[in-house]
Amino acid sequence: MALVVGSPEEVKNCSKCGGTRISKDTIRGEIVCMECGYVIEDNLIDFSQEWREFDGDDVSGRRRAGAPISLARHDKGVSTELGMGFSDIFKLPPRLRPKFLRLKKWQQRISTATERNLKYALAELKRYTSQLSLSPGVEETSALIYRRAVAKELVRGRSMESVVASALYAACREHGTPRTLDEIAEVANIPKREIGRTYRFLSRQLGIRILPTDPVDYIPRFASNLKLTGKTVTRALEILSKAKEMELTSGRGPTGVAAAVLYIAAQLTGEKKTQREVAEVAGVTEVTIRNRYKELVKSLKFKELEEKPLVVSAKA
DNA sequence: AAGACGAAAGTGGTTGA
DNA sequence: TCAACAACTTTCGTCTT
Repeated sequence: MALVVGSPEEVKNCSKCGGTRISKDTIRGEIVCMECGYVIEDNLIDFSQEWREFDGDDVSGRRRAGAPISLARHDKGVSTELGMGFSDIFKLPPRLRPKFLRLKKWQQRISTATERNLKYALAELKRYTSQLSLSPGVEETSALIYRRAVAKELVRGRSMESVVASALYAACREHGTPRTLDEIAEVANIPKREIGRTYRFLSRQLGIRILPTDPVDYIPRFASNLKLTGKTVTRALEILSKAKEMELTSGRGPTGVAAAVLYIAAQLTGEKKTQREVAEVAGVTEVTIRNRYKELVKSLKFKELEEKPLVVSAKA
């Protein structure tokens, strides 16, 4: 029950006990009765200003209204249309009519050409990001990349969707919250290889840095999908950093490494997961996990064996 | 019976001539 | 443009729990 309350004075009595000692908890957004503890309202929205007014200049300078500007909107959230319908233009002096009709026509031409595309592209982007539960920041970055691609006419010869998907893929990596090509291909309904190809093309043309993805970035998400505890995650990160020191991660697929490390960590903390389960969330096969697993255990054994009982199912 | 293991053959992508 | 190559996958039979 989201509630909008402008001022706390609106609530004067507890609706449960009728008490008058009412407290507003601005951190948690609740109004609470101090006598019986009843939460009268929650989910409050703070409408107060975060600045103070001292004179007229301050007021006009600081007050603002309207939605924030966003790259993820085709018109950045700010647009004006000349003479909606016909009525407005015909209210003008007849002398000006032809001029405004001409302007309106041009506005529509420009709109149909690029903006309609952009509008559609950004709607697709919105769908992808929400389906993958990605942050608005990632959406913004994707939108920026897509706009740059359009500006450089890189979309020509490629499907718009694949460019959007690639922009998203790049943005995710930039934000350190990578999604696999498989995941993006899934929601965009485009073959994975096409997204990969477009992504490489884009990153070359736009000069986007192409650092290989770090397995670390996948760990928290995979772990949460597997319902693993923080303890296991910590353990996994330790193992991973050791693996990195020993050059066991270079040239290997980052998802496979992340999967194997999680698998091992889960064994060590007793939160057993099957290879099948881990493989599932990481989007790799059990065979790959086994291969990484073998390499890791082989090289880390002596190092880790002295602190904790490492080698897991090798007790046979 | 389910999970783990590993061999062998196949796939898509990169690299270097 | 083509061949060689590494990483990864698919498939399948065997072993372990």
